[in-house]
Parts: sequence; C-alpha cells; structure tokens
Amino acid sequence: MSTSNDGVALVESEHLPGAGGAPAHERVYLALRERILFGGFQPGRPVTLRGLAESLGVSPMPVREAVRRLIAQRALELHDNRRVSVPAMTARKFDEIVFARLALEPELAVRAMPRIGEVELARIEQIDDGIEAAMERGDPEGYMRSNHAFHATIYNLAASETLGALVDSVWLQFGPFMRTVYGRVGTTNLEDQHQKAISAIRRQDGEGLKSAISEDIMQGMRFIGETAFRR
Amino acid sequence: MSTSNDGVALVESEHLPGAGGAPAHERVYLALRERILFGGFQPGRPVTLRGLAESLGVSPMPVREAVRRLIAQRALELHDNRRVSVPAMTARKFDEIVFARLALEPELAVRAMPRIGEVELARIEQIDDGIEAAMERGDPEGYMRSNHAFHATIYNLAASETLGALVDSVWLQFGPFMRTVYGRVGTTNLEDQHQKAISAIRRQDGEGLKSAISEDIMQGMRFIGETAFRR
DNA sequence: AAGTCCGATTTGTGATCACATTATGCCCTG
DNA sequence: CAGGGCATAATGTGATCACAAATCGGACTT
Repeated sequence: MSTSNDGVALVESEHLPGAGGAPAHERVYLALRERILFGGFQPGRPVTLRGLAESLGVSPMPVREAVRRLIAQRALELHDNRRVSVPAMTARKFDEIVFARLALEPELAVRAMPRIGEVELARIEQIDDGIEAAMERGDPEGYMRSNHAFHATIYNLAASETLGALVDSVWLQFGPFMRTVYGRVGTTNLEDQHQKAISAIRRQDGEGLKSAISEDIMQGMRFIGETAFRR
Repeated sequence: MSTSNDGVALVESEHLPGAGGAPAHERVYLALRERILFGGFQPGRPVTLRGLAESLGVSPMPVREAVRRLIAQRALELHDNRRVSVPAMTARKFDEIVFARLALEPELAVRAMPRIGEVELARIEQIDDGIEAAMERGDPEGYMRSNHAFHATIYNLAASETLGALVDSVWLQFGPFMRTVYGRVGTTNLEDQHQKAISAIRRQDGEGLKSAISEDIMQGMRFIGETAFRR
C-alpha cells in the first residue's frame, strides 16, 4: 500500500514560481505544506520518510529536513514510536486554535492596513471573488485555497515576521481538519464575511477591520466546530 | 577562530534527566535550546553545522535536523547565503514579541490555574526564591533560568500544547537578546513582580492572575526595550 | 479456532562521502 | 601601499550505506 491515495503533486522539476533554484528540502517543504494546508493529507494518517521521498521523487534526506521543520511547526506530529503522522484534531486543541487566531490575526490585519493600497486591495477583492465562486461551485479545496490566500495576502503585507510565523503555524494545524469537515458537509452553507473587512480597509478603519476579521474567524470556526464536535 | 568563546556545554553523554535514550538529534536540539534561551549564543553570530557538531561531539547529521527545527521556531535564522545565524533583534521584532506575549501568556496562565495545587504552588514559590537570589547575586544566567522556569512551570500545567508551542517559540526568539541586555546592565535594577501572580493563584483569581502576568511581562520587557533601544 | 511467538520487512537514525556554492586569504598588479 | 582577481578552504546539500528498533506477517501451540 505504498502509494495508496497520495494525491498527485510531485515536486515540480523546475520553473515554478517561488521555488526555482531552491534546495530540494525547501521544495519538499513547500509541497508538503500545500498538501497539509489544502487537504492532501488525512488527519491521523501515518507518514513515512521513504514513502514521501518516493512520492516526491527525491531521496529521503531532504524529506527528513522538511518533515523536521513541519514537526516544529506542529503541522506534523512525532510519536514516541518515532513515527510521524498528521495530527488528529481534538476539541481542546481546536479551542486553543480559535483563541490564538482571535488573539493574533486581527492585530496582524491592522498592522497590514496602512500598507494596503489600491492595487493590493484590488488583488484582495479578486481573491474574494474566487472564494465566492468556489463556495457556489461546492469546491472545498478551491475554497480553502482562496480563503487562505485572502488572509495570507493581508497578513503578509503587515511584514510582521514573528506574528506571521505564529499564525502560519496555527493555520498548518487546522488545515487537514478543515478539509475533512468541508469534505463531509460541503461549502454551500458558508457565508462570505469578507466584505466587511474590505470596506473597513477602504475607509482605513482599524477597529472595524479588527472586528471584521474577528467575526470572520468566529463564524467560520464555529461552523467547523459545530459540525465536527456537535456541541 | 573555530572554537572562539563557545562556552563549554558538550552534549552530556548519558544519564541526563529528560534525554536518556533519546535520539541524538533530540539531545542536540535540547542542548542548542539551552544555549539560545540562556545566553550561550550571541545575537547575529554565525553558526555552522560542522562547528556545532564538533562542539557537541556528534556528527553533522543530527545537528542538521536540530538546526532545521530551531529555524522553524525562528530561534535561528537561515540567510539567502544558506548560512545560519542567531537572529539579531530589531525594535520592530521586539514590539511583535511583546504583543504576542501579552496576547498569549496571561491566557495560558489562567488555563493552568485550576491545575495548580499545593505542591505545584510550593514548587513555583521555590523557583521564585531562586529568581530573587539570582537578582541579588547579579547573576544574569541564573536569573534567566529561574525566570524561564517560573513561567514554563505554570504554562506547562495548562497542558495547552498549541498555545504552549507558540509561546515557546517566542521565548526562543528573545532569549539571546535578553542575555545581552542583562549582561550589559546587570540584574540589580529588576523588581520581582511574581508575588502578585502567586497570591492570585492562591485565591484562584483568574482576572488577577491575568493582570499579574501582563504586568510582569510589561515591566520586564519595558526594561529590556528601554535599555536596548533607549526610546 | 483464538492467542502467542518468532522471523522478515519496514522505518527512523546516524555516519560518511561527493559535489556545488560561497567565503576567505593571498598574490599580483597598478 | 591600495585594490581587485584567483586559488584555497570551508560550508550546506544530497545520496548512499549500515544498523537498531519497531511493525507486521504467518505459523505454531494449546
């Protein structure tokens, strides 16, 4: 059962935006990141170095380094057996993730706001169109990609590397879980809360942006939490 | 200049609490962590895999994995040159760290509080005695060790792995910087803010504990920030 | 027929080697 | 004596090999 349902994404040989002449362990890291964030891995699923290496067309060595990195970010989990797996979600962990998101992301958005000009805002609105399209289409992976792009684009503009890294780690931790939920119940029940954020940015209203991001997080996470933990 | 002022800490061969039969890369990780948290490394200082390997008495291989892990935690920095160094502090990064600490650590303390019984509180008070002793002694490393133990002991009791990992990453990022400041101005001007936290725990006052931790962070970080950035 | 033990396979770990890239020191040139 | 180019050394990266622990398979026992 070596390759079972691994999805397809091999490491692109060359000419890929953002990973041109980068070291193999970096390309492997980015490839695994993609799978984790957008549903390529099933929570709880065991992962082997040699398996990933074969699946990505590289030797086990760069995989080791990429996996070690993802373990440090808590995107993967190292058990006492010395075996690696995609962490399973628990109600407790989920609650911590929600708290961390609410504590960090609105601030990150506010710090980004002064740097969001016309072109950046246009790009953000374009991404939001993609979100709604994916929602209507009932496309979970497309929704997750666009939704991540929406937040990541804003947060990256904050150029706050420390806070950004913390938030990035958090996203990596609920990515696989999000995918299983949407795969089960679809995306049609979602509502797009991003318009409030966009208009707040347009009028450079910091408090408005903070509460818009907060509401977006609360609404989205409550939906995920309720359908998964039925509390 | 291979060995310059590396400090001494070799990787203890065996019989060390918490790293008995652990893999070498784990022991190396813990050793490097110690150096970073408690002042064994100078910010901005370059670090080489082979150098660390020789300094720790292991092959470069486990060092690679430990360093990759620390890079992911932002305790070390990977430059475009592919060279690794201890990150230098900036006013901007420092500000982000303060925000993250204030956003996460009081909550972590509150989540730990119900689990702090008589024995745990006694242990915490004992650690605080160590802090005051190190302060009077003018011992920066001892102060940093005890201060870290004080916070880490409380936060670990929260058993909140996700939030704990975020906070851990933050501490790793200001450890070396803290050391340079205390090394420059000493620890005699510090005041111990922990009594307020201890008494809040004793009467199980969540809000009181939150504000005590917040004040401790603000006071300590303001001192560090002022002496370093003289703003 | 169910549980247990033992052998074969898989897996993580660590070391060593080879190579490309980068940094460093030296010599030469002006 | 200063500055630039070149040979040498050092460094990160990746592959391969060897080994020990863990897992999994089936055969055997009761």
